[in-house]
Amino acid sequence: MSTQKLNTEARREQIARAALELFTREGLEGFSIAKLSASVGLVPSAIYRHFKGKEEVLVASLDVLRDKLYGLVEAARDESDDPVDVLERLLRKHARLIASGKAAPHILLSSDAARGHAKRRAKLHRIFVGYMHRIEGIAAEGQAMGVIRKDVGAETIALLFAGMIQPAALMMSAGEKNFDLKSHVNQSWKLFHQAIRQK
Amino acid sequence: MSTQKLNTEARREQIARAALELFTREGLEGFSIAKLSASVGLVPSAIYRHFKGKEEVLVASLDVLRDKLYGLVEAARDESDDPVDVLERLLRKHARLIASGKAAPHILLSSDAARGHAKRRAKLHRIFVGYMHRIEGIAAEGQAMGVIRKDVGAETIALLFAGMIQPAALMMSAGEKNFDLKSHVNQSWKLFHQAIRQK
DNA sequence: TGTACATCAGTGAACGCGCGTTCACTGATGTAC
DNA sequence: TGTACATCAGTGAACGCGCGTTCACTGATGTAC
Repeated sequence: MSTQKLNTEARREQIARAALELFTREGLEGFSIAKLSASVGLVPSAIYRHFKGKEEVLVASLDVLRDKLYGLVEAARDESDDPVDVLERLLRKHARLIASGKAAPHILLSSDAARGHAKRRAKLHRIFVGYMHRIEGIAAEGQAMGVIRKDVGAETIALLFAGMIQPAALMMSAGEKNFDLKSHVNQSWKLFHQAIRQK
Repeated sequence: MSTQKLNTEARREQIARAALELFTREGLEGFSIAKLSASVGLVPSAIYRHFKGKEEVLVASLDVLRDKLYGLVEAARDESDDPVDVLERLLRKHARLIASGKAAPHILLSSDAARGHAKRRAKLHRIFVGYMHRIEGIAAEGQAMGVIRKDVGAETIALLFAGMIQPAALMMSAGEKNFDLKSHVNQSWKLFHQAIRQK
């Protein structure tokens, strides 16, 4: 194997991204240093040049996930001033990310991400809560502006928003071949939109 | 360890139930023959008196899950003739089962259940689809009776129904101490109900 | 009812395997002169 | 610009460990007489 050398900063980044992809695809159970190193064209022991161990790789992959995830929210907010519109854009960005298979935010909501070492769990929890707060924030703005109903908590709206995506994400990852993600998103949004709008 | 002997039929049942509980609590990653056997007061090798191997235990635990899950639907249907009411009852039964921690149907929707041997995957898939079809069936009845709106597919309604529960189930299993499941269910149902009802 | 025997659930030692990790090494890359 | 050297990313053999699984055994349970 004639692998080109990279400085450790670039490798760390590359490995963390590959780790997220592997974790997304195979879950915690199927995640191994052997598979990870192979996916970046290295030998298993080479990983230890850049990380202390498996756990540190997993933690680093969460940073990548966080950036992608919060990046979606920021991008959606940049594109519109109407909170309802922002939510719709965020939903569609989510769907696109899931479809790409590179990093499915739904692993945040999946139970196998919630187990494991305390530090990683805590980090994951922070990311999840931070994400939920951002959605809550959008919802609360909508309520303040009078475009989203006020008789249901912003937290509930955020959870239901997450709930729109997660079963769909599972259908995709379960390899449901004839599942039409796009049409599911369209219909879910229609339902969700009418459920939350101020009448 | 002075373990009382049981006939293999009774043990199989006991082991399968314990397996589901263990799987629900620890996921596929944390599921081991050692932990399983300990939870029923046996030595690891004793499991092999009743099952060919780990895989067969997992498959058997899915039978238990299926029975519990479909049992909820039947119970809900028995209690009411109004489809909307049936859905609400089903949601609350779900929540209760999740809260019990004995068998969380949400593992069906969790990604680590979706990986593994082909036969188990296929079985899980059948259970999931069967469950979704049952919910779809209830929704379709409601549409036919004119109590649920007809301009959104019954399949979408079923997925959104699942989406009400799953993020909540994660909050519970992530050990979100001050998460109020009951109030989440109440608020989610209010939203969902108003979203689907025929106006 | 009591004894002799067959059955079979449970035991514990032993195995092979895959995995995460360590470590002495190699040899390419970049720097000092 | 060219040579000598230090650095450090990548290698491959070896390890210890936990896990799923096997197997010869033990001894309690239930049955035949």
